[in-house]
Amino acid sequence: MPELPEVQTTVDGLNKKVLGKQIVDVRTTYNSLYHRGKDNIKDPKFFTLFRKIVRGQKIIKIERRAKNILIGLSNSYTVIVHMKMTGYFAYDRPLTKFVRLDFKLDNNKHLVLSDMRKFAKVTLMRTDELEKSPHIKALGPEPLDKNFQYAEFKSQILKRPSGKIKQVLVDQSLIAGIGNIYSDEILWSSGVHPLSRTNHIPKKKLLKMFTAMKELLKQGIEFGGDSTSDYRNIEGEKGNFQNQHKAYHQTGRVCLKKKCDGVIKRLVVGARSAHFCPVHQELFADR
DNA sequence: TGCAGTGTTGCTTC
DNA sequence: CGAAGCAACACTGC
Repeated sequence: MPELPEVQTTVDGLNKKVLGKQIVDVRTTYNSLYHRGKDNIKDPKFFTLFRKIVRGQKIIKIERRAKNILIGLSNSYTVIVHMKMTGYFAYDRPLTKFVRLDFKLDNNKHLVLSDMRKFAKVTLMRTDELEKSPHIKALGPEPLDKNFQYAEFKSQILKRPSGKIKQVLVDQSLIAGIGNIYSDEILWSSGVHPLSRTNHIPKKKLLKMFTAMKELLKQGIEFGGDSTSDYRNIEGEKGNFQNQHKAYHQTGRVCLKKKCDGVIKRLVVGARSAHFCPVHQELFADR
């Protein structure tokens, strides 16, 4: 699942390989996946327009916002790609049956989007209207931003005072870029039970969560992302963060925390699974 | 073999 | 307003 570190790894790779290249042509095998930027409607005819606008343009900027990849074009349009569950970009790699979108570049190489489950979303916006885009404007602050410090973390978290911390951490409107994997790891590392209510979590623990969040997201990037599922970097290689998991997908394993003899359990919280150690991850809530 | 599990986001409903 | 449930989708694993 591409979360912040996986998307960042992709963006770093794209900046190395395709920045400055011209898009000579674009093809797709998606049927009706393209969404108009503004009204967010599935529109099979959108690809015709997409191709017309994208063809012949130079890639002048590539950046990340939350889990979105923003590809800035020389004609002041920006392609917004959300890879969702199973999407990843591949540059100059053999075609597979899951390639849904194919950019041919002026060096005769191809940049493609592989997306097994077809959840990925591709949108086009005028670059000067990006911030107004519904995909972008509802997003919370970037957790790795230097200006994002503890006070803001705390105030964002406490916007959901009775919320379960597991769900609050993955809420993109509060903090952008954290998903199921990194939220499980943040809670394991800081010793907080996923069902804890945010307003019951003591300051000391909140501070630990803040530090763990910064550290684990940076680690994710250092390890080249997480390839528990389909994620690959643009050269087709797996990341390594999946080998660092202490909680995520570790159900039944003995807890790796020193002197802790807990066994990792799995719980469904807000329609997704939370993995945690019932011994050292403290529950802060009423009752 | 068949069907539950996998999870991100946005839409609908309450 | 927020919380919860579901759809979108296709493959894996039991």
